[in-house]
Amino acid sequence: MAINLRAIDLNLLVILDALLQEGSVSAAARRIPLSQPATSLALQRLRTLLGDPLLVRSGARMLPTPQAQALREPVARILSEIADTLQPESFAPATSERIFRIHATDHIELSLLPEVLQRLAREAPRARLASYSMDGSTLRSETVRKGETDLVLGYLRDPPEGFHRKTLFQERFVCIARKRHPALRQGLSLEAFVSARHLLASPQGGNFSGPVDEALAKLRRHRFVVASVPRFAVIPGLVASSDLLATLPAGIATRREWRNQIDVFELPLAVPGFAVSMLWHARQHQSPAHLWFRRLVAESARPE
DNA sequence: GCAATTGGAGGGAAACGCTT
DNA sequence: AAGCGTTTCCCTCCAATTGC
Repeated sequence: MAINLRAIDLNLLVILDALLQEGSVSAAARRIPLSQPATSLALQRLRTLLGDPLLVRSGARMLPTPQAQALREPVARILSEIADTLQPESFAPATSERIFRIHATDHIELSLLPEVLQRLAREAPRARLASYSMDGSTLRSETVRKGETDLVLGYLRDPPEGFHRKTLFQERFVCIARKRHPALRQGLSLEAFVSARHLLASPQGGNFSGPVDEALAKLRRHRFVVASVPRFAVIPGLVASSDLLATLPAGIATRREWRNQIDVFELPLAVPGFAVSMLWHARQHQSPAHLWFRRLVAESARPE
């Protein structure tokens, strides 16, 4: 049975939020501010409304029920979204508790998130980031289509109707191999490349063919892809402990933490790079919080 | 010390009745 | 049936009190 929204007023939600955050009727009352009895009464109304005691007495303390714990995050989120919606002309990063939601490939997470998180900590220390995985079905997912996701980040060929896109940076491919790879003493020739066994990253999963194979086909050559994994991040480790080669975005391949375990080679054939871009729902286009976040992500993509 | 309950006050919304 | 003023009712509040 659907809950009757007419029975809820926003004040009740504000009190619910305070109760869930504080875990105490008196503390919640001080926070709102409201008298303690009024807060207690509101708690009673919430209890009948939600059919759950929410906070139960345990000696001197009040303990949250599982449902209360489950409600804490979403209620806080809804209220901050309402505040953002009703006060569209203002976004105060310094105090905002907004949660920014993104979908990103792990390639993007590795190359962009460190900088994004640093800037977030500096400019909006109370704001938070939720990163969700990204695959072939992400753009069709309900949260993205409704504009509940803030940004989709990755290699995005054709933005759907009703979305905006901005290119963040260009990425190119390089080849990686373990240190002192026996077949690569003379460097990486095309012959060495096609006779090696390869690993391939395919965010959709299950693909054994990618841009490298298309480029090879034009030269009437072919390589053997022995394994396909959905995440870029695991590839350097797999390559470091085998004779496999892998072709990766340079942003991942040249990361410092792999420098001692893998060598990076320019590809012995021309493989077109790709543009990493961000995508957002038209509904978010003018939102101050969203504008602010887009600027932060864009600046993170090309740090000065 | 803190939560819950009680009783009374104030304010706002809904309902009512009158007029046009 | 629309507009307006009045009345009624209900909700929420607080202070005081009780209960754990």
